[in-house]
Amino acid sequence: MIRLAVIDDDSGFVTVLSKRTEVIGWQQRSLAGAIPPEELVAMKLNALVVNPAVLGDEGWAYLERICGILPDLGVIVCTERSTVAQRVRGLRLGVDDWVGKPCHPEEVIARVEAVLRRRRRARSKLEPTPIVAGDLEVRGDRFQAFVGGRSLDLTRREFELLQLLAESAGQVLERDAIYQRVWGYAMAHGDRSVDVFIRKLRQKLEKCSPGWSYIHTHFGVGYRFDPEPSGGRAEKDPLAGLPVAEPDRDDTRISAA
Amino acid sequence: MIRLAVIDDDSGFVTVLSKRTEVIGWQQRSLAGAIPPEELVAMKLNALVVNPAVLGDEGWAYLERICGILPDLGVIVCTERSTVAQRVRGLRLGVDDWVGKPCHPEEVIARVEAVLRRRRRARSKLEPTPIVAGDLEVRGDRFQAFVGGRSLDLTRREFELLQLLAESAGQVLERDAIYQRVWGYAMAHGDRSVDVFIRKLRQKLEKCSPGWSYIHTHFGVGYRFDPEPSGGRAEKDPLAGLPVAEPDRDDTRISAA
DNA sequence: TCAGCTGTGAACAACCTGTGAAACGCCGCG
DNA sequence: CGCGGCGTTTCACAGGTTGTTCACAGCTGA
Repeated sequence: MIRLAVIDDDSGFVTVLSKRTEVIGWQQRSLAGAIPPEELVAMKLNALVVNPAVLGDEGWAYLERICGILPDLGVIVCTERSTVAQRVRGLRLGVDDWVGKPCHPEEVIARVEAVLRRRRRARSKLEPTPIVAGDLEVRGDRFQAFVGGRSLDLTRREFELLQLLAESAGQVLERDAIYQRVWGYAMAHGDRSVDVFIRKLRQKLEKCSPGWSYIHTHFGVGYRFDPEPSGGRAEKDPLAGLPVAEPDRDDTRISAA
Repeated sequence: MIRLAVIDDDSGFVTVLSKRTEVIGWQQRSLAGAIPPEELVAMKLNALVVNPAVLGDEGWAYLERICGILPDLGVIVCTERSTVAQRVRGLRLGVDDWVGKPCHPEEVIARVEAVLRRRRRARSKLEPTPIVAGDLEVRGDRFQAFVGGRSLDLTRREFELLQLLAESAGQVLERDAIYQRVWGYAMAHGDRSVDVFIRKLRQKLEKCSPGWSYIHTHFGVGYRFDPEPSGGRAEKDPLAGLPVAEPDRDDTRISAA
């Protein structure tokens, strides 16, 4: 299933397109104009069809920002008239495809698919769906994580949180960003949900895979996923002891199944 | 550098395109018609621009086979007339983009780039270029600085301060400016917070990377980040001597053992 | 030499996180 | 319709970490 947003004021085009996308089971959202990038993030879109004419003068800057913030979002421009220079500029900015109007909805759909297919290929090469880290196996296809074949019995939110962390293994994620991407909207000040779910995850992880510590707290910042064999002792040893020749990039091992 | 092949009998288009690609440093190969897929594989192409008109009746089957064998190859169709149905079919088959002729070579190039962008962006996303200075490595994705792989164990504020300094290495930053950018609001008169954090940073830097002096005081002005091998004793502030017209950043490479 | 600036150490308040438990909303079931 | 089970959110508290402030000593430059 594909989540698509359309920014255009051409109501005929939008409705015809949405009829078609509905038939093939896509989720489509229609927007009147530019909306804050954070909201776009929250919508968890796969692709965006946009008519730059409705974006106003700042259209290009806006699109550039979007493409920068959401490198995984497929962006298809669909507009009336355009010059070669405009098209070239747009494509260089980060737009994935450019269709001229009038255009057939079916072609737009095919182009969206082509753009997303390309992206999936690129991603699937880097992240073959099951992520393996430490004793853990996070399987997006089952909405579950496993240790030695046994399910951790995660709820939906727990799983999404773990998946997000595991995908960005090694880097510190701030609470706001986590909340934004898992819950889908901005975190209210003082919300402790993330912390609570981190605890639940840690409990289940500890229960099914003792001997490993997966989620590390970064005080005042957020959390970092990094499987470490917490071999019982000598865990918090910043520098007193040994050089701990951390092999540079500690690669969360990703195994192609 | 991009390796591109063009299958078209429109010699004018091909030569104009090849002139342009040559300028920007791409390797272009022109083919008269369909060639065995194995040969295409051997050419290690990044992208293929093809006019299906020269492929004959088996054109679609050929393209489908190509797309199947070489999922990493970007395929751009460039043809005279086409119907919506043809374009949709082509895009569904695995073609990445479709341009109508006549078309400007610059647009073709921009579209090839757009098609190939995903892969390399996904790759570059994994290496968000940490700042390297002296023995030090400042990694924004971890909110930490490292020396030889060992963390300095910086707090959030310490890290943000160090990051700011390291980003603007070489130039003197005034306290007001530092406070403004790290704390986010104007510094109250007489606030010593910056000084205190500079001290904390110097302590941790000295502990983890002796032999280097990173942060220099400019009396009455502010601080300047500039890694210098403080060769043991003689460090009576060499700035009396010369403005240190350092050519660039001499990045002592950090190699994790 | 002096006034002003900076380094230093320590004390304190503010803030952050871990944790347990209660409250809430949503379903399916009797 | 009420009832329990489940998952999520909120709350309050404890303990630890961090940020801020202060006083004093040392240093700088005129």
